[in-house]
Amino acid sequence: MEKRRGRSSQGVTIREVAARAGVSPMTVSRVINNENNVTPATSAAVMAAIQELKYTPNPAARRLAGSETFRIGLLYSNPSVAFLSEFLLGALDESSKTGHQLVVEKCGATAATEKAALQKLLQSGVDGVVLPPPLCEAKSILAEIAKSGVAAVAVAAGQPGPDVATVRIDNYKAAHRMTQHLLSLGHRTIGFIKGHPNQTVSDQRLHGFLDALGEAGLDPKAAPVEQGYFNYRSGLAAADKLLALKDRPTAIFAANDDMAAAVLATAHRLGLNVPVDLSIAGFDDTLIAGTIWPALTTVRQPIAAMGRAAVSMLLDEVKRRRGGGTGAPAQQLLRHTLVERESTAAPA
Amino acid sequence: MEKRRGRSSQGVTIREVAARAGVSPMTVSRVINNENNVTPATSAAVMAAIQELKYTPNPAARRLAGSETFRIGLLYSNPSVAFLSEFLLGALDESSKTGHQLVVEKCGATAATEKAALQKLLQSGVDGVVLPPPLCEAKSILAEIAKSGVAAVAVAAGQPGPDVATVRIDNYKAAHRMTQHLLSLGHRTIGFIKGHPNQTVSDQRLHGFLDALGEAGLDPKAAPVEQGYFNYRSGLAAADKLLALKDRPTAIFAANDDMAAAVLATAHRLGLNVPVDLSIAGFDDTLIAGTIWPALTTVRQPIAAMGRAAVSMLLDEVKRRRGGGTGAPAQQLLRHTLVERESTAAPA
DNA sequence: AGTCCCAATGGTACTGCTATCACCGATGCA
DNA sequence: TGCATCGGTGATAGCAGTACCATTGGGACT
Repeated sequence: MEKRRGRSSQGVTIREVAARAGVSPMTVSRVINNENNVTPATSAAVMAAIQELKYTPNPAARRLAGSETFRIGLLYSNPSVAFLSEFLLGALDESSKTGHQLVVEKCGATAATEKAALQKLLQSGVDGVVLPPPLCEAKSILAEIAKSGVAAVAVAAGQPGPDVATVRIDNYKAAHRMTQHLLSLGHRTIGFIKGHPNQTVSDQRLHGFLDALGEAGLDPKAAPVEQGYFNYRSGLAAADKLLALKDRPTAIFAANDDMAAAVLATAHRLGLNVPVDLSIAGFDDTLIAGTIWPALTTVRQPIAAMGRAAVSMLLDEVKRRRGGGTGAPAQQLLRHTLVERESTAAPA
Repeated sequence: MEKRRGRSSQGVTIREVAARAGVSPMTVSRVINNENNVTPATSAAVMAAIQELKYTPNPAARRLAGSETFRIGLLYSNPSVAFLSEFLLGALDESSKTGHQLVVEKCGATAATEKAALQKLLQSGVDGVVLPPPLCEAKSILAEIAKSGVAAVAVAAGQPGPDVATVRIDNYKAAHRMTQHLLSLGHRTIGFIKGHPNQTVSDQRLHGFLDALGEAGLDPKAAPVEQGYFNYRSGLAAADKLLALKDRPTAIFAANDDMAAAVLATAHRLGLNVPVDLSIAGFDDTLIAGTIWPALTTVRQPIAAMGRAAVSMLLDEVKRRRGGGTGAPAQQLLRHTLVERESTAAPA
C-alpha cells in the first residue's frame, strides 16, 4: 500500500518521474519544456518515465514557480470531423503533457465568421494558433494572423505561406505510391477524382497520380480525370461520369475517402462488384473508410502525431519569436502509410 | 526603491498585507477565507490593509497549497472516434476549468486488455473513472471498479448498475420521438433494425419504437424488425431482408447511424430513391450521418455536455464518498435532439 | 484560587515546479 | 601542457498561499 505524505494526496509529481528516470527533477522539467541542453538519451528516458506514470504537470505549480503558461488556440471550421477528432486528440495530449492551455474554437464556413472567430481567439490572448485544413489555406485568415503577429502552424496544407510553420505529409509521394499500387495490381485504366480546386493538396495528389502513370509508360493525358470537391455528393457525380465511359476504368482513385465512399455507392447502384469489377482507393483514412463495406484501401496520415507536432512546433515558434529569433519558421514532414483493405484487387 | 528578491514576483502578497495589518499571514488567510475564529477587530484591520494595498490572492498559489486536486481517469476502447473526441473536449474543458487532472487511457477490445488498462489507471492513483460506451456496459470492468472502491460514471449506458453514477439521454423517449416523426410523415409500415443485444440501449430504442407504433393504433407485433449489431455490415444484411418483404416498409429506422448508412447503400443498390421510395432514420448523429447523401435524419446526443457532466458528477461522487455519504450515486438525463435531414419524407 | 478549556493567533512545513547558480568532465585553443 | 570554455546535470531556494499543530491568554467551572 502506498503511503502518501501529510496533505492532499494526488497524482504523480515531477519528483516521482525523476526518480523513475534516475535523474533530477530539474532535468525532467527541462525535458517537459523542450529546453535544448539535454542529451537525447536522457530525454528519452524521461519521456518513457512520463509515459509510464502518466505524468501531467500541475499548472498551478508551474505558474506559481514563474514559468509562463502559453495559451494556444485551435481554430477549426468544418473539415472532416474524423480528421478533426483525431487531430484534437493528439493536440490535447501534447498540450496537456507540456502543461499549456489549448483553447478550441469553431467557426462557420464564411470568410466573415472565420474572421470573427479568429478575432475572438486573438482577443482571448492566445500566443499562437493552430490551423487545421481547410483554414490553413484561407488567405484572409493567414493575413489576419500575420497582421496580429501571433505565431501559427498550418496543418496538412499543401503549400505553406512563408510566415507560418507547417506540419504535413508528402501528398505527392503518397498519391504516387497509391497509383503504383493500383498499377502493380494490373490496372491500366485508372480514373481519378480531383479534390477541391482551392486546396493546394488537390494538385499535389493529382500530380502524384499522373506522374506515376507516366513512369509506368501510360499516357497521363489519356487518363480519365474528373473534378470533385472533397465531399460525398461531388464524388457521386464524378463516379457517374467515370463509370459511364465507353472505356470504363477498372480502378478509381479518389482524392479523399468521402468521394471514394461515393464511388463505392455508385458502383453498387450500377451492380458492379467491388473489388472484382472495380477497385476503389481513397485518401486520408478517415472513419468512413473502415466503416463501409468493403472497407477502403486508402492513405493514412498520422493525424494524431500531426496534432502533437503542431502544438509542439507552435510552442517552439512562440518561444523563438519571444527570443527575437530570425529566419523562417520550421517545416515538418511526417510519414504516411498505405492502408490496404478490401476495396482493391487485381482486375477481373 | 523597493527591492524584490530574485525572480519576477509581482503584485502584493499575503505577507505584505500581514505586515501592514500587524498580524501573521495565517490570520490574513483566515480573513480571506471567511473562517470563523477571528476577532472582528482583527478582521477589520486586515480588511483595511487589503483595501489599501489592493491585495488580490494569487489563484495559482491558492490552488497549489489548498484544495486537493483530484485525478480522474477516462478509459476508452474503440467507440466512434467522433463520439470520443467531442466527449473528450467536454471532459477536458470541465476538468481544466475546475483544476483537476484528467488521465486518458486507451484499451483494446478484449476483456483482458480492458482489465489491464483499468488496473494501470487504478494503480496510477485515480480517484474516479469515467466510462464512455461501450465500456460502461462491460460487466468485468464494472465489477473491477466496484471491488477497487473508486467512483465511476457510466456514460450513455442504457441501464446503469447500482454503484455507478450515469449521464445519458433517454433512449426510449428519443426512439419514441423519432418513430412519431416517421408516423407523422404518413408512414404506416416502418421497419426497425435492432442494435447489439449485449448493449442495453438496444432494447430501450426498440421499445420506444414499438410503443410509439402501438400508441398510433398500429400493431407492434406486425412491425418488421430485424436483428443488427451496430455495424455497417449487419445493417446490409438486415436491410436486404427488410426490403425483400412482400409488404415492403416505406421507412426504416435503424438503431444507429452505421446501420442506417448500410440501409441507404442497399436501397440505392436496389434502385430505390431515398427519401421518395424509402425514408431512413438513424441514431447518434455520428460523422457518417452528415457525410453520405442524402444526409441522415437522426438523433443527436449532446456529447460535449455529457463529457462535462461526467467529470463534474464524478468529482461530486468522489467528494460524497470521502464525506462518507450514503445512498445511491446521482443520475443525470441530458436532452437529445431530433436532427431532420434529407433521408426522410412523406411516402410516395 | 486553581484547573480546565477553548477561542484567537502564530510558527513551521509543505504544495509542485522552475530560476539560478554551482559543478564536473570534455573539449578547444594557445 | 595548461587554462578557458561550454554543454549537461544537480542542489538549493524560493513562488504565494494553506494545513497542521503549538502557543497563549482569558473566562467558566469546581
